[in-house]
Amino acid sequence: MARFAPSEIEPKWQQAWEKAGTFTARREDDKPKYYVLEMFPYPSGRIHMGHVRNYTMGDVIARYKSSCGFSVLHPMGWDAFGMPAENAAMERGGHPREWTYSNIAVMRDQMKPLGLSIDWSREFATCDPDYYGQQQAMFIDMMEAGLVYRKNATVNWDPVDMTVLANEQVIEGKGWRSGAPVERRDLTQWFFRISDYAGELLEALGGLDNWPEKVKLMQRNWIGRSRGLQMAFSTIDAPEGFDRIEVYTTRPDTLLGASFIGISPDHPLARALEQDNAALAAFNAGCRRMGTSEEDLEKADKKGYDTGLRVRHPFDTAWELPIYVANFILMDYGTGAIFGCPAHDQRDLDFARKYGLPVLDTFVAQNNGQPVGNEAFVPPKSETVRWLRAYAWDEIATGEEAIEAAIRFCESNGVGQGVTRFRLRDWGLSRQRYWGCPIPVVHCGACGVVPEKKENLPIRLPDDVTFDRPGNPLDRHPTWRDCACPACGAPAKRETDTMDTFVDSSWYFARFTAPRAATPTTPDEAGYWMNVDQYIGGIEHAILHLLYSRFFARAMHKTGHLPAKAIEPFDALFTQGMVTHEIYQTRDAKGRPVYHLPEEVENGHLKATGEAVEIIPSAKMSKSKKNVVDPVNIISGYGADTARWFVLSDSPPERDVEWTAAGAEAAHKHLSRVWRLADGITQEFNEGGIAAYEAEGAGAATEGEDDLTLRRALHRTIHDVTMGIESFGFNTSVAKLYAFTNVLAKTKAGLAARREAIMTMAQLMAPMTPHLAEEIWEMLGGAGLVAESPWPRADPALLIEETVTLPIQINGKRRSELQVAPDMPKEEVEKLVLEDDAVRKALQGGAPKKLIVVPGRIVNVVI
RNA sequence: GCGGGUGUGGCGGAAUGGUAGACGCAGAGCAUUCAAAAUGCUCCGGCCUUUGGCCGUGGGGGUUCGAGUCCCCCCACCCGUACCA
Repeated sequence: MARFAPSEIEPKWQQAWEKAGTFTARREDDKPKYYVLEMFPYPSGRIHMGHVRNYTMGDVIARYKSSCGFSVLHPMGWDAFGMPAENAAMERGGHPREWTYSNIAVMRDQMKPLGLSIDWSREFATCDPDYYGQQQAMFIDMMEAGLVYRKNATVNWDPVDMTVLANEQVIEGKGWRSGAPVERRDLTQWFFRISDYAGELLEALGGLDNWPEKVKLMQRNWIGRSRGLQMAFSTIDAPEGFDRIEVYTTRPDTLLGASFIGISPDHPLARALEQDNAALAAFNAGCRRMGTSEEDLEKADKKGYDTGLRVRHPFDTAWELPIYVANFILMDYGTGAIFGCPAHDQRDLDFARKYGLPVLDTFVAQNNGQPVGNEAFVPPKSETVRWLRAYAWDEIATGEEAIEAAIRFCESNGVGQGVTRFRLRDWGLSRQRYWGCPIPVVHCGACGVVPEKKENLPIRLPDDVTFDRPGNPLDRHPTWRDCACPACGAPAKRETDTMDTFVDSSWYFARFTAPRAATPTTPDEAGYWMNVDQYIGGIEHAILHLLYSRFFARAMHKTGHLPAKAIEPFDALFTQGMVTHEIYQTRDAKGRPVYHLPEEVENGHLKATGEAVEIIPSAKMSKSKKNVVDPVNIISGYGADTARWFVLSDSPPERDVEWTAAGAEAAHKHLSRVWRLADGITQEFNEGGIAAYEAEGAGAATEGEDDLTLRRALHRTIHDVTMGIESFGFNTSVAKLYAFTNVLAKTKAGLAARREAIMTMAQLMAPMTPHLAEEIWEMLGGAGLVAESPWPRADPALLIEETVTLPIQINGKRRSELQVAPDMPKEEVEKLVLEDDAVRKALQGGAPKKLIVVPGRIVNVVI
C-alpha cells in the first residue's frame, strides 16, 4: 500500500478488535474498573455531528483508560420512548414501535463505522419490554416504599384536539396542530416524592468534586432552599371558609412595606369568588388560557384583578390591604398567595405602578436615602442598609439580620412561623400518551388503586393501536384496559397513563451493569461496575436529567436495587458543547425563507441553480433549518479517523464547535502526512536500514544530539498529550501531536530514534484515530494490538529543560530577555538583569524601585 | 422575566495572575512540475516615522509590579425554565 487508505484499513481493524473481543467489558478482580458513559441518544433517525463528537470524546477516555490498565465498561443504548415516534405515526402512518426500531437499526449502522470501543453486547432500548418491565417492577417497589403518590396537577389542554399538550407543543398560547387557544386543566397525576430529598440532593452536591461548578450551581438554584416566614392575613368580609389567607415570604423584614395581597387565579378563594363574579371569572379564564411553562408566565404582561376584598395587616388592624388576583402567581408554588412589597421587588413595583398601589420604602442605602422610583431597591441580603420601617432590629442592619429578627419577632407574637422551603417540586411522571412505559397499576372499584403483581410484568403496550386521531390510544383501546384486580380478582381497569421518558433515562446507567438480568440490577454487577466514573453529555441536561437520576439512585438504594455507594451515580461529569453550522437561506416567491443543506451550496451559491444564498451565522444544527452536516458523508469520504480527529481538534470540548468542510479536509491531510511519515520509516527499515538500526541499539537511548533532541520532544509530547486527555483538553492534545509531527518530519535523528518516535506517536494517537494507529503499529512491527498496549510514560529526566527564556519587563512591558538555567537562584538572576543593556539604559545609573523575579517565569523591573 | 454560561487575528482556537495569538485553516511568496494537482519550505494581528515604537483579548471602570485570566457595571449570543429529548 502506498497511500493512506481509510476505506481499507478501517474495516480491517474493526474486525480485528471484534475478533479479539477487545471491547467486551469483563469483571477482572485484579484490575481497577472504569465505567465511561456518554448520554445515550434518542433514535431520531440519523446520527448527527453532535453524536460523533460526544461519542468520540467518550471513546478517547475509554481507550485511554483501557491502555492505563483499567477494566473498562463502555456501553451504548437508546432512549427510545417519546413523542416524536407518535408524531411520526400521526403524520406518516405506521407504528411508533416500527419507526423507533428501524431508526435504531439505521443509527447503529451509522455508528459502527466510527470504530467506537463500545461493548455492543450490552445494548438495549428503553422501549424493549425487558427494560420497561424492570422499570415497572421498580415503580411497584417505589410505591411500596412511599416514594410515589397521586395528586391533581395542571396540564396544557387542547380543547379542539381534546388532548394534553407538551409545553413544546404550545406556541404563543395556541396548540401546535389545532391552533386553538390552550387551556389549563387539572388532572389526577402520578408523582415521585423528589421534594422529600430536596435537602439531601442539595447537601450532596458538595461532595461532587468532579462535576462542573456551573452544573452544581444550577442545581442548587433549582432546588432553591429558602428560609422564610409562613403566615396568614385575616380577611374582611370574605366568603365562608376564607377568613385567613396563608402566604409564604422570604422577606418578612419588609412586612411594613406591604401594599397588596396577590393570589393565583387557581387559588381556592379566586375560584370561589368567580362563581358569582362574571368579570373575575373572565379574568381568571384569561389567565388560564396560557401555557403552563414558567417562562411564558414570567414573560407575560403582569395583570391583576381587584377582588374588592381586603385583609388586615397583622401589626396594625386599622391598616387594610387589597386582595388582587394576579396572573403571575402560580398555585403550584408555595401557598399560591403572596404579599407584595413594591419598594423591594421589581415585579411587585411594576404591578403597584400599574394599579396605583402605594410604594412604601422599608429601607434605603446607607449613604443615599433616595426613595424608590421606577426601580425597586434590591441590594444583596448581606449588605448593610438603613431601615425606615424596622420593627424588631436596629436602624442599621443587613437584610439577613433583619430577616432572622423578623422571624423571631413574628413567632413570639403569634404571627406565623419560620420555615425552610424548597423551590423544587415533586416530579410529575404521568403522561397521557401511548409511546412510554405503562404505569403498572390497576383501578379496582372495590380496592381502589392497586399495584400490579410482579409476576404479571411486563405490562406490555398493545400493538393494535391507531394514530388517526389525537389523544391517548390506550384510553380508547377496546380491551387493553380490562384486567383482574391483583388484590381481589374482580374485573378492573388498567391505568392508561405512561411514564415520563425521564424515568427511562434515570436508571439506564445501572441497567448497563447487568443488561439481561431478571431483576432491574444485580448486587454483584452493580457492586463491581457502579459508579459511572466518567459521564459525558450536553449541558442542556444540567438540571432535569441529572437531578432526576440522582433522585432515582437514592430511590433505587432505598428499594434495594443499588448499593449505598451508588446514591451519587456519576463520580465525574463533563458537559460538552454543541456542533453548529451556518444556515443557508433563499426566499420563495412570497418572501418566506427556504433553507438549503450545506452540501447543496458552493461559494455562497446554490450548486443546482447558481442562485445566491443568504448566509446566517452559526446556529445549533437542526433539521428544520437544514444546517446539518451528515457525518455519514464525512466518514465515507475521508474515513472515521478523519471525522474523529476533526471533532476533537480546534474547539475545546465544553464549547460549541463550528463544522467547516475545510476543517475536515485539513484533518484528513494531516493523517495522510502521519501515514506517509510512518511509511517512510518503514521503507527505510525494511530496505537495508535494519543493520543501521541494530548498530544504533534497538530502542535504547542513543547518544547523538539529534536523537536526544527528538527524544526530549517525544517525552514532552507524551506528557502534554496525557495531560490533555486527563483534563478533557483534547484540542490541546491534538495540537501537541501536530507540533510533534512537524518535529519528526524535520529531525535528522537516527532510524532507531525515529522508529521509537513514530510508534509512540501511534500509541498517543490511538484513542483519537484508532485505525490509523493500529496500521502504523503493525507496519513497524509492534507486538499485538495498539489498543491493548500499555500507555506510554514520559521519562521525567527528559522533561527538564536545560535553559529557559526569562522575559525582562520594565514597568510591566517586555523590553528584553535572558537565557538562564531554570533553577538559577534569584540573586544571580537579579545580577544578570541589572547588567542587561535595556535595563541599564532605562535605569540611567539609578536603582530600580522594585525588582520582581518569578523564578523560571519572568522578571519585572519597576522604575 | 429568572438561573447558568460564553465573547481573543480574516477563521477555529492556545495561554498555573507572568513574553497574548501555540497548533490548525484561509491567504501570500518560493521550490518541485512542460503544466496542474499533490507535496515541501518561508511569511502571515493592526498602525507608525520599521535594527525601533504605539495599539490590541465584546464595551466601560477597578485591584495588582504585572490582567485574556480576579472584582464591579453594561452589551451580544447560547443553554435551562419542570410535558422536547
